[in-house]
Amino acid sequence: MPELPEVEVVRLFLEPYLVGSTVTKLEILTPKSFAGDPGLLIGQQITSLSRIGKQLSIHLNNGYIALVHLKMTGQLILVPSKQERLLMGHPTKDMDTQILPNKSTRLVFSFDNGAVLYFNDQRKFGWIKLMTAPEIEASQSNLGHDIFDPRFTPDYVYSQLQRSSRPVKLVLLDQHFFAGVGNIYANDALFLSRLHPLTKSNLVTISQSRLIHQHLIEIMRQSVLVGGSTARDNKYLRPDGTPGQNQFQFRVYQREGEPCLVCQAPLKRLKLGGRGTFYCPQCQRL
DNA sequence: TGCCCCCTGCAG
DNA sequence: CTGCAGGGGGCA
Repeated sequence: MPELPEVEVVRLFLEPYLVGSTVTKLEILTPKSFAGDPGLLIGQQITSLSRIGKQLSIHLNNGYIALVHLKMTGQLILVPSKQERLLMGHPTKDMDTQILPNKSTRLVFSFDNGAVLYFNDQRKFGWIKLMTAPEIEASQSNLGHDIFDPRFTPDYVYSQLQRSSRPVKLVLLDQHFFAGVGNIYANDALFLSRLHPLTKSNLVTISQSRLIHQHLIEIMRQSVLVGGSTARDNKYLRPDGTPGQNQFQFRVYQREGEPCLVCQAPLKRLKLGGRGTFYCPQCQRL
């Protein structure tokens, strides 16, 4: 999925529905999608939702936290009670056409307010793990700063990029350096910063670091505003089952052969770290 | 620092 | 049929 903006959209959407409600039931349809003792979940009230990078934390009253990682194809779809839908102005017509659970449904959470939360994941890479706060802290201690974290500054970008001589795109994607950047936003941020994806990370200058910083924040903020990116396969959906709208803003991602928005040159694609990498051969030079 | 793997399904 | 997919952990 889901990169930082998509997970943030999910968090913002779920927050008002889930905070204050109590988990009454958990159905585990695919065991590998869930880790921990479900007994620690049942009867617990949700106190808050937080996010670091692409990981969503659902905090429970008893101190435990359900840590969610959607990986490539994970979805959290919420079907609120009818009453709640009216209250929140939820688009009921879209919801009624959803057939849930479906083939990809791995976990089903029920709540005392009548809401049902579906964890769908076609490829079974994603998971939800029940953990304690110290366990989460330990597991997230090696993450870089989140792009929306105030500590994510131009200086931080520069100092992190200095630490590696690998291609800058690989470093942007490495969660140990920056938390939340995935393939879509790495490609587009490099394009906007006019940096070739293969540029050695430690050769990126201070002023180029500032551009990367600015553009990452900007395109991610903009994406959140329009509900995130639902690319070709429609694997990412908002929790109400509707697609996001950011895919119409892609600058280079998945646009191989199409004209550069700046210079009209046909965009190119190469493979880096096994991932598709899109760039303008004119605007982004080595 | 690369490569393989975890899975499923779709486009070419 | 092969290749590809928004992620990332483990291994040499």
